[in-house]
Amino acid sequence: MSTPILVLFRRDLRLEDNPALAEAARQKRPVIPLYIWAPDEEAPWAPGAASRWWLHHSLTALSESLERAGSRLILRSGSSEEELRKLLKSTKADTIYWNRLYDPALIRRDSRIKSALRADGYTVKSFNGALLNEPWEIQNKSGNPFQVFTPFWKACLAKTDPAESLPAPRKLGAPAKWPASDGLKTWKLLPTIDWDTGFYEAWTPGERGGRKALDRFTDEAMASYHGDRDIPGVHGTSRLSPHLHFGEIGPRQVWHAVQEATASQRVKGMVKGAETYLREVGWREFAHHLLFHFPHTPEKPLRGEFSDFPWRTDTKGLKAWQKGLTGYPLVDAGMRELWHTGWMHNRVRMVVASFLVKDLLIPWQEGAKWFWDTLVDADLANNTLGWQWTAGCGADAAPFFRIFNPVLQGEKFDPKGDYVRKWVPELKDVPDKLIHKPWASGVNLKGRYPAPVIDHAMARDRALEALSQTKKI
DNA sequence: TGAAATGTTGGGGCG
DNA sequence: ACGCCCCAACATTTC
Repeated sequence: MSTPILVLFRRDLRLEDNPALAEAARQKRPVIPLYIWAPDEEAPWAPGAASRWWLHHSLTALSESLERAGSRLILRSGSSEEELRKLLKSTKADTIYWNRLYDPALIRRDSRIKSALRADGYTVKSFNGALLNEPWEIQNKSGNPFQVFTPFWKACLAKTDPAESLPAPRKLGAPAKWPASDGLKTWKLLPTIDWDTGFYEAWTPGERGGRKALDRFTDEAMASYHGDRDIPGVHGTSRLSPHLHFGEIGPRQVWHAVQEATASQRVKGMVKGAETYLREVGWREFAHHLLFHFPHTPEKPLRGEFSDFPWRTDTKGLKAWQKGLTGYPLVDAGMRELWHTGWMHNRVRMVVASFLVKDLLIPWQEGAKWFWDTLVDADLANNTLGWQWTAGCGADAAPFFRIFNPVLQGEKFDPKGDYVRKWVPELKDVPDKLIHKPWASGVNLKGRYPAPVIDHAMARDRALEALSQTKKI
């Protein structure tokens, strides 16, 4: 009997369009699907609490799909290299496949393992399962990475369309004897106190859940995506981000599903919606490429002049922001949606981020850390790009002087207060017209909802003053 | 993928 | 009828 192939799953928790798995299946050799829990190797960006919740359920789903294909998912924890070596030995495997990751610490780890095992005579091959284009494949005319989104995306679109999705292997060869596996529960990925009830209502982790979300989006939301995506009270976005982060669905599958929907559903708005949505997938690509080329950006601003920006230390302000008790309804609604569901609407992410960075003058890294722990879609590339974009210190970033007014943003994108009332029920008696400035409504909220922690007009002037000082230095 | 300040225009009230 | 002022509506500039 031929020797088995180890297929190492990481953030590619799917059977369909999984290049590493497809290549293993093609060879008609026994396949040993494997997941190694090694959070220390991702430090300081090991999965946060919300991500661990998702991972637990996604691994459960993956294990079940593998069983339907006559296989299993072997779970191990500890050092990746040690566990791989143990398994190579005990299973007599000589080959390992995986799909590439792009976080700086993981690139270092994976290259080290790859060269060490190859030096010992093993076959180690990695594949692209996570991106439409590899970061080194897209560059500007002078051979450098793009730092502005629009030309980056144009260069991507000029390339040939992404390859067709690979079908899920229907049957996987099993080894004569399965190696030992950890019990998933022993990893204690789920919270011990039950703050996660809202998560179960909001999400179905796993490949099937991802496919369902994609189908719902192309069939029900894409035609009106261009306008609806900015309205947090409407289910107008795809909500695919956690599925994409864990690789329960890949960008090639999304690309083709969007193209097929556009071709088959001749509805008004479909083409515009498709174009706008794929642009967002493009931002995800852009974020990954930037992280690859500028690996210091999770910690440090891309633009050096921001390294001495006069940030404040404001423990009380940070706490109020985290708890959704700033007194600005849209900000608080967003932060509570995040806490209850592990997700926040993108329009609101921009508003809460602007509030933390510009109104409170708290370093964007503090916001990035909180999002990292609380988001089910926490992704180092996207999180880094998003926060540096808001702070104005990143690639193609919003200028620092572009300061969101939380009241105006609310009036513009949540005019009736549907979203705010859902997450801030204390405000139910405030009339629509004043829902975003309840302090002016005359409704007595004493002891129920806080007054604004800071006056926005004053905060805006202060932020602009801080910026002018930075420029002088 | 802003907001506020400042500038311009034009309609209408009114002496 | 005419000039003047007010101010909304819109455009441009600035942060």
